[in-house]
Amino acid sequence: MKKPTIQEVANHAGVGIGTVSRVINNHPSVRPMTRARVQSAMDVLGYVPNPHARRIAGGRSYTVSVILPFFTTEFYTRLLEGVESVLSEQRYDLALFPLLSKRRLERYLTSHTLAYQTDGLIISSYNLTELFKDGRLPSERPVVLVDAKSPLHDSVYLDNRLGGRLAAEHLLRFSGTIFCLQIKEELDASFKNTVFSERTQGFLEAAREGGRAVPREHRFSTRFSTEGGRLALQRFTQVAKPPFNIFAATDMLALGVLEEAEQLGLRVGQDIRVLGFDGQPWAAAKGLSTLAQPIETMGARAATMLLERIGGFSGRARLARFEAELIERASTRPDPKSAYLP
Amino acid sequence: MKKPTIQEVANHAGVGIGTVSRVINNHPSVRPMTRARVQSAMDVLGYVPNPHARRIAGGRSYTVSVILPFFTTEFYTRLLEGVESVLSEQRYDLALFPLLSKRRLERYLTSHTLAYQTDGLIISSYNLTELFKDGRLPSERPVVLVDAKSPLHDSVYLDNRLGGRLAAEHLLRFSGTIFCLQIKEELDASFKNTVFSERTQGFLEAAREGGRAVPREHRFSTRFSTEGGRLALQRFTQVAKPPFNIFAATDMLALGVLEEAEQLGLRVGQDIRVLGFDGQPWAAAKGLSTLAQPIETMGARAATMLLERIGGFSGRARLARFEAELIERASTRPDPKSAYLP
DNA sequence: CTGAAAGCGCTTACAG
DNA sequence: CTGAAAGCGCTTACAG
Repeated sequence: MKKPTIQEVANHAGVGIGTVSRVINNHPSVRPMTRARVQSAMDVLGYVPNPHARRIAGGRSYTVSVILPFFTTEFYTRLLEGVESVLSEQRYDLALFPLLSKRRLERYLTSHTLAYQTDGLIISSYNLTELFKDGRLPSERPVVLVDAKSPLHDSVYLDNRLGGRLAAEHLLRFSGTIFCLQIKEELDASFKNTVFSERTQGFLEAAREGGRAVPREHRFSTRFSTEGGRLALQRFTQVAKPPFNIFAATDMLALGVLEEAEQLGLRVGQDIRVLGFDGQPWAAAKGLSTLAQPIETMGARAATMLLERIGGFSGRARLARFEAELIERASTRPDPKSAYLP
Repeated sequence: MKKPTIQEVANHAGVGIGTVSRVINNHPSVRPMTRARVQSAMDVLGYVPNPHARRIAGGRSYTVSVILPFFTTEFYTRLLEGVESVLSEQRYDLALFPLLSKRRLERYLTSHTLAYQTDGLIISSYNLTELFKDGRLPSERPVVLVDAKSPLHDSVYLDNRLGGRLAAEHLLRFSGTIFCLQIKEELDASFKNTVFSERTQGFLEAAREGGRAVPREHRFSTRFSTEGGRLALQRFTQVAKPPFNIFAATDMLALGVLEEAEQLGLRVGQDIRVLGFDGQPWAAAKGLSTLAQPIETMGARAATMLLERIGGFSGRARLARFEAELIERASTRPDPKSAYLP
């Protein structure tokens, strides 16, 4: 009934507890035979190391905090997937802190229990410059930012502006009207996420440069939701005639456009072309073209950088920049019969 | 630089470490004077107990897991607020596990580190009967369900059907057409959340009984989003003339209705009446009438029940039922000049 | 490569 | 009411 301890494993394997510890932690200097004996003892007893004991003996928490908006997007799920993949490899745990307000963030950071519990932080989608006057976290622990940049902390981010430009480059090859579907800015600057506006800025910029500037009435702003995409397409059909070429700042909006297109009887790929952003897993099944972000990779990179800091690395702040990649699918397949500029 | 330990506090206060421990844990048998001395020593040194040491010495994690959907609603924020309020009082921590898939739930529950790390679970919005064949969690730890019921586990829930009936009772007093705005069911049954459909069922039921059955074309289903409410009102204006009396299964949808009403120039309270559900904090500022859930209280109750179980209580599964309360605001204020049935 | 031992910072009976 | 001591289950030098 009671959980077996390292001592029992040691007895069972006929070794000292130090050796068992080495096996658990993959220490190189253990003879293969000894390792095997210990391993089998652990299996037989169903031994699982007690993380709390490890934490006080080791003098650290072996835990990393991840602070992110409490916001439904697959972005965060995938990011965590990436983070966890490298963390678990290093026997590190992850403590999640979804945020809803700045007040709550401050509570997290000053909370003493928390201060004790984690060795470092990954902060996603928050701009520290806006959150704290000096752009520095009130904490001595190492920090890595994701989807945000800071001269003081390691940062992992996607070049969203470039992504937007790539989107324009792709859509501009089609004839018809160009539309831009963007995410409405939040009012609270502390929580303003600029990734979406960077995408649309890049897009609008490149469209203009390409001689197909997008007028105000061909833009639509909405909150993050599928229904926002539906509303947008309704509006677009009121101000122009097909073919429509729509860039959506995120796949979710693009999905709404596709849904509404079906509702309205518009033929995707001919009457209407839709290009999303994010490269969500479900986009493939929907035939949605999209600018894919390597989200899992970005998460893994963030975790790696943080672990390096925790391990003692103290070089200056590093910037890890990633690029979105265009994935062409049915929603923007060139129509052989229509004008297509290669 | 280094964090002070209980030993240093004891030295500073001129007492034994046992006494310091008693003070930290609010043990009654400490003389007030001693307690004060220890307290001031802790303050001076900036002492914060090391939770990991406590965990191995105490033989438990002093942590509770909360498993919930990774879904943006203030419901969960408020629920956690309630949970945390009682947890922190008992010096318990909270570990958050937002779920996106069943696979992930299983990983959580079988993960050995997790098994070690928490003393009990609060599971919100998941029906265990659907998740596990025998309706029982594959775990020996105590479990409390929120927004779900089970004959095997303590459950905390709101009577949503009753709430829907109260909504109908309120709206039926107005003349005009009755509409029902509901949340689309998810396809994956494991993650089906029935709270919204219970609300609309109660509503439709009571409307029918009141002689004002709501036909299909006066209902609208959408995903959870403000824009869904906008789409709905657009639809409603196509099939009927004001005054509209709209029940929205959740405040967020009601907000979209209000936004679109303004867009369309409909006068709230006269041309259109809107009644939400949830009682979100921002509803007051919007003048939105709503059926308020005592969410924080429900969270606190769940935490209390769980702590009782962790403390050894082993009576049979308990059911804590809550009721929604109608809050009348401008969005359904009776118009003195129009027909109002009291 | 491996074992015995010290130590991590607490809680908890056990005496007094 | 309070102190000294054992013990929680690990990690980590330190010898060998």
